[in-house]
Amino acid sequence: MMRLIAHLDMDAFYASVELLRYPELRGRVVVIGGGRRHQPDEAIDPTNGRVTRTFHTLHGYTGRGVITTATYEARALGLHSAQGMMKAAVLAPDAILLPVDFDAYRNYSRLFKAAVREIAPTIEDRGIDEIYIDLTDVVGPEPPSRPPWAAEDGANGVLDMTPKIAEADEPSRECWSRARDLAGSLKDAVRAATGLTCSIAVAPNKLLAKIASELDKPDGLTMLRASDIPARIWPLPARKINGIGPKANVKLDGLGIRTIGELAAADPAWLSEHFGANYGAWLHAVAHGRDEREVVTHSEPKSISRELTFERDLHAQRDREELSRIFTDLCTGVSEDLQRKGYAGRTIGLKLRYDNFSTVTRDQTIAWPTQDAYLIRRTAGGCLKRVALDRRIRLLGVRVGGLVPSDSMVAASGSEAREPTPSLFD
DNA sequence: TCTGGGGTCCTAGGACCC
DNA sequence: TCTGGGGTCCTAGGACCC
Repeated sequence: MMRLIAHLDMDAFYASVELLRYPELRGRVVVIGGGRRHQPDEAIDPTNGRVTRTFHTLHGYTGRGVITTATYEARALGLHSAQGMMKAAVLAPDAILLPVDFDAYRNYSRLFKAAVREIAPTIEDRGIDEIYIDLTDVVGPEPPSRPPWAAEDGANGVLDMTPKIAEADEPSRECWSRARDLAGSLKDAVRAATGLTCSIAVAPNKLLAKIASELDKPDGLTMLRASDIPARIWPLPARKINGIGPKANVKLDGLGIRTIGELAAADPAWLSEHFGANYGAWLHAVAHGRDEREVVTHSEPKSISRELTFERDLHAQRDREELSRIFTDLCTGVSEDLQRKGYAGRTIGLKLRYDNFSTVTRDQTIAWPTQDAYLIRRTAGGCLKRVALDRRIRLLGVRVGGLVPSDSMVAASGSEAREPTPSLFD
């Protein structure tokens, strides 16, 4: 069944929201990230009553923050998301640094999604700044189709009976043109609702739409047919495929495969030998642009977690009190998140990252789902007793999985006596 | 100059049950 | 009293995504 799937991606989302707030920064090198300490200083000029803002720059930044989003001007200097800000400060010390304001971004996220939903209701959330949209039903049915072989009889009147599979698989010119107009309307609606630009691609499936939405960024509109795959998709690096990450990319590179086209040409059996049957078959399929995944309009969370990277690595004994306080705060935070969102879970997990960046996890499943901070703390505390504490620690995390809606929960807690908070890290 | 925080999914072994 | 074979749950780690 032929589908028309769009991928919509907001352009440099967090940074663009900040530029709405601070229009004077438009055109400047700006990065978003780090802690809360980089709020611009505001002063009122007594002579004219105007607000002057002084922004922090990356110059002299110390800490473990990473860039969440960089403006396009910043990207041109080599700054990018997930980059450590210490490193970014070396590349661009004069870059303006703004703190992350998730509440504001969530707000704009709701606005753009609502605007899209007005036009095309079948949307799949892929985080705060992107969505998939199934346009198939919005674009409407194909015009009454002629049998593909009856399209053009030869001048001599001989009927060509060769089935034209490839063409029959493609949308008609009418549908394609309606889909393009629709994508344009979606961009207009998003801009009207938020003042922000986005990039959209329309393609036969999610995989191709996702790749294609990057082709014309920012403020792009890309239409991609299956027949465009060899010319427009195959020359791209394999890493552009959603699901080929850094590790798989290095491995592919070592095997001499750099582009999606080279991946498409690889023998599927050979791919399976190197990557396992599942991933190998998947690599082969996606390189040929095949993807049957539906646009999923509703999903339930599987886990809720909180974690914190410390400003400095902490020692299990010497920093026991601080660790214990952070640990309790994380458990309290997870508990509050569970209650606010209406979930409880049975599997309590602990995550610990050592100073050498190696990470361990421990989890324990309890008899009944909980959202209780104390029970989470006690269970995660038990997990902590099962990990080595002979190295400094840089990150601590707490997770609750196996979620069920809390209104479906049998009330089980409350009768338990509250012991004093167990002593940990000793 | 070491690398955030929130998630999902997959793999693989062992327990346990039928 | 030589060990089959599913199915499901639990646990740990890791890749990947936004």
